[in-house]
Amino acid sequence: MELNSLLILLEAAEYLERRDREAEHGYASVLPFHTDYSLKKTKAASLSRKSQNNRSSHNELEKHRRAKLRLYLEQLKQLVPLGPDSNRHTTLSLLKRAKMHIKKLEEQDRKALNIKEQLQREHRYLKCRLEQLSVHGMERMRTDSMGSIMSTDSEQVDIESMEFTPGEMDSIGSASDVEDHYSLQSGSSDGSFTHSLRLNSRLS
DNA sequence: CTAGGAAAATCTGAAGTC
DNA sequence: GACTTCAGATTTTCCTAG
Repeated sequence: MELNSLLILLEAAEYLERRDREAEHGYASVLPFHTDYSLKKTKAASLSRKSQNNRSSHNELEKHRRAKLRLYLEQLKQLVPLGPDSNRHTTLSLLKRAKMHIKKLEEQDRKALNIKEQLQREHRYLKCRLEQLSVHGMERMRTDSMGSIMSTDSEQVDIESMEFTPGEMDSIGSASDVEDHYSLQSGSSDGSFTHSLRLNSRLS
């Protein structure tokens, strides 16, 4: 940049600064330049004013951006458990805690999904077992001595109080439930078990 | 009370995006 | 070219040890 235009810019900047200062104190604005100054100087002053405007509007936008960031951080603060001393946190510590919290939630989600799948398998198995027991009961009714009167109540199966032995377990289950069957058995170390017991132990 | 450090806020130019 | 985002430098604010 030419030395001359540099000086002009400098003078223009000084003028703007002086004007701002005077405006602050309520003074009337003074003329910036001597009247015999060329048009070049006026142009430089307006250019400088323009860049000053650009800069201050840019500053304002930046302030707005930072305010938005602060707002988001506040919203994040509401979502992340910060403990009793929630006021004594820095931006960095808040972000670190948020990261930890997300990991914890992901882990919880994964565990819940595992339990859900296990329960679905168990549900399929028990449903199948119920069907087989019903069929078995019907066959017994047919082969039983003629003339004996069967009450309709005898066909109802009390699943809640029922206990299954490994022998029984082996003899049941459709092909598609073989895997389920083994996964259910694997939870038991003694000879028999009840499904409610297994449920309790899983949830504890 | 104050020096000093940490964190936040601000300013600014550069670079990226549309 | 206008607008946005980023990052470095500087300033302000707040806290604490001495």
